[in-house]
Amino acid sequence: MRGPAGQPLRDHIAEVAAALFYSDGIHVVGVDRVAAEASVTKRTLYRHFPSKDALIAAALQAAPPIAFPREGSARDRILGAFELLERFLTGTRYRGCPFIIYAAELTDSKHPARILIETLVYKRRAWFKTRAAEAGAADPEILSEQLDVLFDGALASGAKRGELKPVAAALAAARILLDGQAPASARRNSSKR
Amino acid sequence: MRGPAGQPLRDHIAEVAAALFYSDGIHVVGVDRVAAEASVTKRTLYRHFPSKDALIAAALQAAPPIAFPREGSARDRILGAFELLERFLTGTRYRGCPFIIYAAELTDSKHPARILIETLVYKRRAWFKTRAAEAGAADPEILSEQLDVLFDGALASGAKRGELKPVAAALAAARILLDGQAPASARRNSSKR
DNA sequence: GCCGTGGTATACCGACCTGTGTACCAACGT
DNA sequence: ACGTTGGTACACAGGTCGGTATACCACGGC
Repeated sequence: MRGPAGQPLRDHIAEVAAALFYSDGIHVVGVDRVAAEASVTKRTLYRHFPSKDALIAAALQAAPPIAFPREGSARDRILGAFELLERFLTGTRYRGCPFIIYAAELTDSKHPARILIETLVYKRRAWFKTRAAEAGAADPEILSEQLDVLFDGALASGAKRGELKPVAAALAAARILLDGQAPASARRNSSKR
Repeated sequence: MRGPAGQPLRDHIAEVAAALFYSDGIHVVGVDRVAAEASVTKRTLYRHFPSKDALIAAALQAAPPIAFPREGSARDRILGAFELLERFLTGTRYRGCPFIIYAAELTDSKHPARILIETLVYKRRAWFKTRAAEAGAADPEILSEQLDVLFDGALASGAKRGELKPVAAALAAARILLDGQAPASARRNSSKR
């Protein structure tokens, strides 16, 4: 009842499913393959998850989340999010934002995984908004919306191109937008420019 | 041998397939359904397309392309692209950029439709780069990359949220980035701000 | 000791998938 | 007048899908 890493079997299956769904697509990967790759019988898989849809939702939550900076000034944290994104993308064979990929394949808006995506995406935008306010932005609502779009763009571009140039461009653009709304006087460490 | 609108039957089938693939997903829509929706037998569908993969590639080309402004100053054309995008999204039940959706479902990088996507995406970036140079940008390469990321982000956000706010945010951000690189002296019609 | 829990192995079900085979038919060019 | 082209109608092959049934087994707590 334990996986290879000692974690509960349920989590092990979900992680294997997440890796397969992400790399090969949700519809292409069958439950048989997930079970085989997890060294588990299909019967036991269905003992932990009532259906494939439930497995999909669990896999979405088991995906390695993109880290967000927890320390430093608000400005540093915002820009640091883009830098961490870049580092995250170099580590994985990137195919694009998991949220976007899952959303693209799950057409039914009532699918449990879809609802999950919406809450997660909302959280990210709220994070940007709070940081924008802390950085002293003139209009945190607008700025956070812009940063979020940039972030989405950087994630989406990776789905179609293998390069990291879009991420670097997003970081540069984020810095410009941030500087435009949060003047240097409101910042503590105005090191460059 | 003609479709309802008088166009060749092959194009009619491709358009129907494009609509179905886009709204419901490539893998969940079978050729039977495409044939039925196009009021055509499966047999004749396979007379025009050697396989479903070929149909997918044809459907991708048959999708209604996002219009790009053909007239006006370079600056107006760039910003106009975002405005046209907004208008385009209001007209359709938007589910996200077709390129992203198709790319998400087609895992095999050698799929004919995937190769098609890469060339089309490259064209869009080149368009931005040419316009950026015309607008007198200090570094058209970087600016076009930033604009392209913004565009991608605006398209991707629609895949997860139903609103148009991200598009408006992208437009505003594009204006800021553009003004930062192309000073007012290089522009002819500096109407506002 | 013994039984329930949670695993294995394997076979199976019905539905649906892409793709083909066969037979017939209507229009059109020559 | 006739044959080719391109359509219809329908059946079916071969495979895979999600999900279930059956039978067996290892272990741990009471």
